Amino acid sequence: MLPVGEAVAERVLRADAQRNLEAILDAAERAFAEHGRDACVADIARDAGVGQATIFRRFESKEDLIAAILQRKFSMLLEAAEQASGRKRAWDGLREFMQTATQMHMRDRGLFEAIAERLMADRRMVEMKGRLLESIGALVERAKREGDLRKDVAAQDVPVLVCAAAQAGTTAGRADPELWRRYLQILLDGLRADGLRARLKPVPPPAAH
Amino acid sequence: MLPVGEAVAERVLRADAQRNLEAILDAAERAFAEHGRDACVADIARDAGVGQATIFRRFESKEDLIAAILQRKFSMLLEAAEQASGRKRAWDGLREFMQTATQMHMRDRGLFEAIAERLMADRRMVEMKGRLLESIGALVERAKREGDLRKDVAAQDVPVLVCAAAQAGTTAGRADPELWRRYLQILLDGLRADGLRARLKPVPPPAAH
Amino acid sequence: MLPVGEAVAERVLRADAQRNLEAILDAAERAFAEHGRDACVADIARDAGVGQATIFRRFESKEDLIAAILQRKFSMLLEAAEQASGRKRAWDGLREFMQTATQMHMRDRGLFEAIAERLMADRRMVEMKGRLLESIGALVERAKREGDLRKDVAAQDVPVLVCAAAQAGTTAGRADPELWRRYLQILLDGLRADGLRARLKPVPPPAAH
Amino acid sequence: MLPVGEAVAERVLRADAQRNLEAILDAAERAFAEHGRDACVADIARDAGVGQATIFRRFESKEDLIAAILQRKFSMLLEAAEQASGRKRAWDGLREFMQTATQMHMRDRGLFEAIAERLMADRRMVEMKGRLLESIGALVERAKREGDLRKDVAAQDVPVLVCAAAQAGTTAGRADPELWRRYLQILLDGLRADGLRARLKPVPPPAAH
DNA sequence: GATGAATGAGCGTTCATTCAT
DNA sequence: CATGAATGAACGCTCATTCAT
Repeated sequence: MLPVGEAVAERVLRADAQRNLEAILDAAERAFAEHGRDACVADIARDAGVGQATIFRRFESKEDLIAAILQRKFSMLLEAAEQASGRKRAWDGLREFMQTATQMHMRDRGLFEAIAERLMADRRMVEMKGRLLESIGALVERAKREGDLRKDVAAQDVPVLVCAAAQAGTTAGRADPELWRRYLQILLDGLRADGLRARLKPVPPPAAH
Repeated sequence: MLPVGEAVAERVLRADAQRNLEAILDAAERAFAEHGRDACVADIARDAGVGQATIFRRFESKEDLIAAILQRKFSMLLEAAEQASGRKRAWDGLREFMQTATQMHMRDRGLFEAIAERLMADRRMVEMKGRLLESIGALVERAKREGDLRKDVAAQDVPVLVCAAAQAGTTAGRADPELWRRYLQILLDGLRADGLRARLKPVPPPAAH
Repeated sequence: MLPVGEAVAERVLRADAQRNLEAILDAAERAFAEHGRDACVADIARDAGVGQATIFRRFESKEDLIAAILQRKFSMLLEAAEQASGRKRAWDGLREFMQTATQMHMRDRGLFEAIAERLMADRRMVEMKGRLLESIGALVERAKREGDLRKDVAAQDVPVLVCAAAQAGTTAGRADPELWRRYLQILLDGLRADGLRARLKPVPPPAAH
Repeated sequence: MLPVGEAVAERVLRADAQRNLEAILDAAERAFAEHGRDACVADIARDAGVGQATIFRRFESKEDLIAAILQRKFSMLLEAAEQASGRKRAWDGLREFMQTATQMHMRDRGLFEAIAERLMADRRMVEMKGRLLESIGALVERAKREGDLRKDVAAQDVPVLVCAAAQAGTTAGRADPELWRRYLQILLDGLRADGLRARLKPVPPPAAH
């Protein structure tokens, strides 16, 4: 009867809802980044400016909310990987990607931490991971062909090493928030085909650890 | 140290209590390793076969219990470091220590994770950390002199890198619980003075990630 | 004060909540009156017919709940004082106020008892106390001018004496719940400017104590 | 067989036990005076230098311990009353007794507070109370005969008024720990047969209350 | 007889989730 | 559709009392 009007009304409502949803995701991201999975829903709701129930209308459970955020993160990783693929020298792209990913990882420590494992079963996640590994895989193979990357490394190693670097960065981060660069460098040095390695000088070792 | 009679009397009295205390520590270690600091005291008590109150008789708070366990872990690390110092070639000792430490770290993931930071303020802990770093420091310096370790690495880097390797091992651990060796190897390769590096072959890359 | 529409909407929404809140306050008043600050929140919740968590939604802590109730009491005291100020003869007003206050005090024995001291630091409380003392002060001064009250008494003495009378009433209350009148009379007799005093007859001394 | 030896042994043991018992009572008195009935048994045991179980060997329950202490207090009251009876002028004795009793009461506030009522059923207590009232009664009658005390006052009023004065002293005690004298004076003024009254001057009214 | 050890029952408080409006 | 209100289940912790030595 009133398809247009209804459609419009729906769109209007959805515009609101969409804004709420994004506010929720943003607030949740901040909260989880800061407090890990212990962040409480009430705080997120308050920060997002919505009622608690609104969150549970969009996400069946807190766990679902976490999953949604991880998805967002993952898609950013994908973007980063694809952008890095454009680099002339694959090694540079790889390094660039690992740097970006490590930083992201560190910022959202609490999220990635103990959570990843539980959510690796999620379908969409698995698919995105597939695409990410493909993208990285291409980069890795090219870097090997170009003689920069040692031959016994595989695409799947890359995310793992990123996690490692982020962990190192977090562990040492008290002393200097940029120390992750130091440890990522060591990792990269361990990955080079030749013995060439960057000087670690620019960043001093942690004072007190 | 103590007069025998007294010691005996004390031991006799404590026979039960000591057993309980150890049961508590063991249970707590398991619980924290699995669930991190979110492990709940009631579960620990049940697992240890004692009442909750018994735990709070020995430890003023949950935090204190965590501290006690961390101390145990730390003292094991210290032992490992001192034993590693005995190796003829310092590099071998360093590798050995990092292997042992990484394994320990992985086993007690939940514990070390978000906890360490808060307890670095504990006096005893700080002192033990000092001794650990001393021990590692000697090893590091010797390894540099012997030409195996790159010069721009410091003792404080070692624990950080152990955390990184443990993280990598955990992240990849689903596929193969021994994968930490692969990532620690990459790190060690990044630390060698020369370009020499071990083959990563022996452990295959993670299948699914 | 508020726009009607808003006020109505607010009231409608709060209809249930407001009823609960009042049930909580009433139950809490009863509980604290009977058991002092040791009254337990679970009992209050049960008596009010709500869940424990509902109480903590309205009051940040048990202490806050106590404070809220004390405030209610205090505002009733203020009212009593202001009403008493209207009496033609100040001495009559003073006696009237002390009677009312003593009765209130006795009814909520547990509350006022060990609690008052801790909450005298509360801002609102301090302010209300100020207003109360002002009100009493005027009455006191007038009673002195009118020649009924001895000159060496001050406004601050009044609440103290009320507490004393309430204590006496409670101590002797077993025998006869109206005995507080007897002891308040003795106090008032001690306060009169002249030697005139009421007969204590009407209320017999406690039988067994 | 060995009556003497046994007796001796028993006496020896009892000497120890007696010392413990007194230590317990002393510690308990301190604890209850400070924290009221919420004082915890563990603290008392520690303060007394005995194990918790020792307390429960002597007293069936915490309540029993409280009863025992109240008895001690009561017997001190009795002494005070008897000593006061020796005064030439009964009124002076009465005032003296009420002063002493008020001070005692205030010192052990927490004890007397909500407890007295529950223990008035205790046989020994009842009997002691009887003797106390007898002693006071004699004093009261004599004071009436000597023309100092108003006629419509009875022995049973005295303990009640002492409680009142102690309450007043406690309520006002923040400002000045000696204020109880002020309020007891008002009470005594209310009790005098004639209109004669002391000046309240010596102790100023509470500043802030 | 005395003790340190143990505990069940209870406390105040929090939070993911559901319900009524 | 959105929300404030409500709550059950759980948590860390305490304490009077009992038990084993």
